[in-house]
Amino acid sequence: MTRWLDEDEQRTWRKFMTATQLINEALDRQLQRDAGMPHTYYVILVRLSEAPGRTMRMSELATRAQSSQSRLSHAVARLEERGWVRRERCPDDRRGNFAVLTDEGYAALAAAAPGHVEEVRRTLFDVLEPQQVRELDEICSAVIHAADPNTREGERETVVRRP
Amino acid sequence: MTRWLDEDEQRTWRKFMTATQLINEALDRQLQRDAGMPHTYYVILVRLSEAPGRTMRMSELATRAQSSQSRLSHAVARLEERGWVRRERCPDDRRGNFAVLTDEGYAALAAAAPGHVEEVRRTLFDVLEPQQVRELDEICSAVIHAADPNTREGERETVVRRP
DNA sequence: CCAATTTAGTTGAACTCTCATATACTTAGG
DNA sequence: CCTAAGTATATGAGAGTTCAACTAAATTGG
Repeated sequence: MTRWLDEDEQRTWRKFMTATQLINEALDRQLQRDAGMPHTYYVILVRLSEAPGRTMRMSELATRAQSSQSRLSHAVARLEERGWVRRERCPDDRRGNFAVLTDEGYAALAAAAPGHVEEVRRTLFDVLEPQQVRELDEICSAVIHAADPNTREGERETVVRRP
Repeated sequence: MTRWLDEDEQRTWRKFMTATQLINEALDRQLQRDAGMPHTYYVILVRLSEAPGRTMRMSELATRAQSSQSRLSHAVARLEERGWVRRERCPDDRRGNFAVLTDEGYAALAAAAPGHVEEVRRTLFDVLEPQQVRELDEICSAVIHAADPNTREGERETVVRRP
């Protein structure tokens, strides 16, 4: 038997989809307009910038940037064309590749970050009470844990960070 | 001065992105696998199914399905190819078009709905306490209101409904 | 009543994402 | 060892999205 949503759940669900979509679209528009990249690329650059030597294995970068390996591979190809990332062959495991954030890539990230953080604040944190932010945190933890119980907290995350 | 995120905000933000992305990916995978359509198409069909005569102006459908006009136009073109939607010229306003949900489209929606609702429950409602669902509702209201203060509640919403 | 503007909708190109497949290397088993 | 299975990544095709035109019709303001 299908467990249909009741009226209240229905409303909440629709609002949830609306709200998350509004935020995502705002982020993508802002980054595309001001930094010429989609949000997914921004996340890749952030993750790389946090890695020791600004270098990471493709597969680990995919995990950390919440990307499929295929998506990451295509994305890195584009980022390479712009000179923001470079691939390096991995000596230990000759199947492997490192992605390396170039200085230009770092500069692009540094230039993009303030506008992006501002958008994150405008769309989310500025509109919530501190208590609501804590509640949202809990809610997201529950969702993540249910969807992917094996993932350690902090491993699958998306990012804004001061470069 | 950039208002950077502090540690806690950072963590919450990353979790939020992770959680919403996990849900969206789960929904898209489920619908693609079991019903051969992306979630955006599902939403279009739901909105149409709720309209009087299963008919709506393209621009209103775009608003209600949270779609750009261009995206909707492309999507309806695809849905037409499958015979799920049909366009009708609008007599009052000869610029306008109606989108009409066909019986086949309705059947496809009815077939897809149970699996979709189940996925919505699995990924969201089943993992939250009733209190958290209420909190989430409030949070989403705040986000929507801030992003788009002109929109009446209930107008920009996304959907699961018993067909 | 007509020119200027706005509104409704479509279209094509460029881009990203997904999915399936291919390639090359590594590890395990016998 | 040597083959079978598994891992790391790349690639190409197909599909959806965005953005910037573009068409056509309606509205507005002299």
